[in-house]
Amino acid sequence: MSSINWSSSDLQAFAALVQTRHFTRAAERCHLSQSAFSQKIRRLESMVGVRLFERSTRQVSLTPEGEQLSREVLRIERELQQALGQLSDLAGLRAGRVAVAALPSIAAVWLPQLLARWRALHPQVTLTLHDSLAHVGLALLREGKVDLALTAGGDLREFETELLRTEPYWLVCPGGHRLAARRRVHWADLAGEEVIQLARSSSVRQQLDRLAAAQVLRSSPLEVEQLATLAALVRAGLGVSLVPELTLFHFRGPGLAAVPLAEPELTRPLWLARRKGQALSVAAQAFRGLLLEAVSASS
Amino acid sequence: MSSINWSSSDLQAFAALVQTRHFTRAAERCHLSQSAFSQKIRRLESMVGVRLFERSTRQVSLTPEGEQLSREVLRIERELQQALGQLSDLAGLRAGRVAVAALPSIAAVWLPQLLARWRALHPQVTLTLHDSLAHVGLALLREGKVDLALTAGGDLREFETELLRTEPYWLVCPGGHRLAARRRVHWADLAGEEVIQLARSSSVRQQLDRLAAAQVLRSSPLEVEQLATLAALVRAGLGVSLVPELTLFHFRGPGLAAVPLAEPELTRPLWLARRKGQALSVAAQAFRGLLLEAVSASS
DNA sequence: CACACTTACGATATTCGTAAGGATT
DNA sequence: AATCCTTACGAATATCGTAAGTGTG
Repeated sequence: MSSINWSSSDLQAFAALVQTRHFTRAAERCHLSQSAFSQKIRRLESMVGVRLFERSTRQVSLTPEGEQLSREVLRIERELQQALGQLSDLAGLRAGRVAVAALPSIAAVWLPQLLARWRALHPQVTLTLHDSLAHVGLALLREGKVDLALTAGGDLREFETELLRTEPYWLVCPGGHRLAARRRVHWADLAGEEVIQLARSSSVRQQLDRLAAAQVLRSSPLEVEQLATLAALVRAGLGVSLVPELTLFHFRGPGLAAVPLAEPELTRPLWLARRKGQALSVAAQAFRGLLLEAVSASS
Repeated sequence: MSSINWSSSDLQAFAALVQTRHFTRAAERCHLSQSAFSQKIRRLESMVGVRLFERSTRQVSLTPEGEQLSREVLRIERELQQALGQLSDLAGLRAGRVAVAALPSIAAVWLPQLLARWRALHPQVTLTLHDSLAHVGLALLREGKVDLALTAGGDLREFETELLRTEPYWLVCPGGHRLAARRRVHWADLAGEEVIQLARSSSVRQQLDRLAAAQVLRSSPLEVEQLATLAALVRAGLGVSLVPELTLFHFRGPGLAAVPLAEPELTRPLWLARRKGQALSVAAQAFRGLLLEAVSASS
């Protein structure tokens, strides 16, 4: 089981000599003195235990054993060099892929410009985005289908997390509502208001339900899944709603107003989650860096 | 184009760490101090430009890049080690093949015991024998189908040759012939004898034709190809013949006699021929060694 | 504090280049 | 004589092991 100890430079020297059949020129190609090159070949030969080249003064030729080796080695050396080169590409962000899951609100507000910047910086690294509800995104993360998940609230104990920021909630109401012109509202202001809720599966609803203060609110019998629907209902005067800041873009148009909720206990934490005990790829680290930078710049 | 300079020990260290996920144990497996091993991994990482292992105090795990490399490298390293090992086998005569062409007479007299010895010495090296007439054997050599050719006379200028020995010619005649009991015969003794010749393509005939002295002989109209036929004709009293020593085994039986021809100018040179400018394989060299040994022992 | 990886540093082994040697055309 | 590979030997480099350092459970 005496395994032979060769180095890549040995194999390159061998390959160079196979191609040139000339020690001096092969040595030049390897950036070595002709003498050092000669020694290298000699060492390689003594390692494998057989003469690989026939040196008849004016002619360098392969022995049968040398030919056999050349057939194998040239291919293998190329493969290995390629594998290592590919790795350098990954490390240098000249290749690779990152997959990210993000809540629709985050995907819509933060990611567009982030994706554009990513494209500009690392055009050869594929960035895949899954805009899914919290539980779907976390499932993707759990299965390793994505490197990172951008999510809000929920049970994240099985993951490693970083708090990106917390965002306040806003009251959304019809444009002519009595609170529409206020600069901010408190719980007390909401007494008697009919609040349209999102479906129980949404992260927003789950957080509101946990809040004792929310009990003072009068819940509307309406429950919707899509924020666009919610906006339409509010605009039609069927009630008001409480939504996190990042979703406000749904409530811009005419006939609607949004007022910040001045209650410190109702904020939504936005997390960057990754798998525990699993290092990020270089590309994923780069994405995270860009994300943190963007978040800190926007606050 | 900065190609990375790694060595087999680097790759083995990497493989060991992938398998054990434990520096100390992997170092032992590589017969290295734990410190040297750590440096080795660090060097490898800095060469490819990316962290390959995640060392979290009590846990060694692969980074995504490390995993990618492990998939490729373990396979490639094995292939290369195998190619080099195979070469060692060839060098150590634990594998390989030799092909030899030999004239039928040589094949019949010298080679049987030589083949037996070869089997005993190098059972794992396949030895192929082609017993063919001179021109066929040389064609095989020219095409590289055989490593060596054992032949006699002929035009060998295109090959590299070694003279193994020269063998005398013998007169073969019927048992009751007037020369049958002689200890040796000269050209003069053959005057008036009818000499049965071999076909013009045989190396024996070609040599006899070149010999001026042979002109004194009376040629029989009979021309045969097979020595066995010749023996039968001589036994039947249809003439005598001149044959090289190595073919005498055809003329042993009753009713036949053989007498050495005491003419120094009529001997047959036996050559070992190989291709010019083409080194012999280790196995072929070994065969040549064995052959020379056997030849010098038999003379 | 015991285990496991990293760092420091002197010792050893490899590999390199210059220069001389030898062989062939 | 010119070309080309090998050998000799001191210098530079790389690698190793011992021992001390660091960090975590």
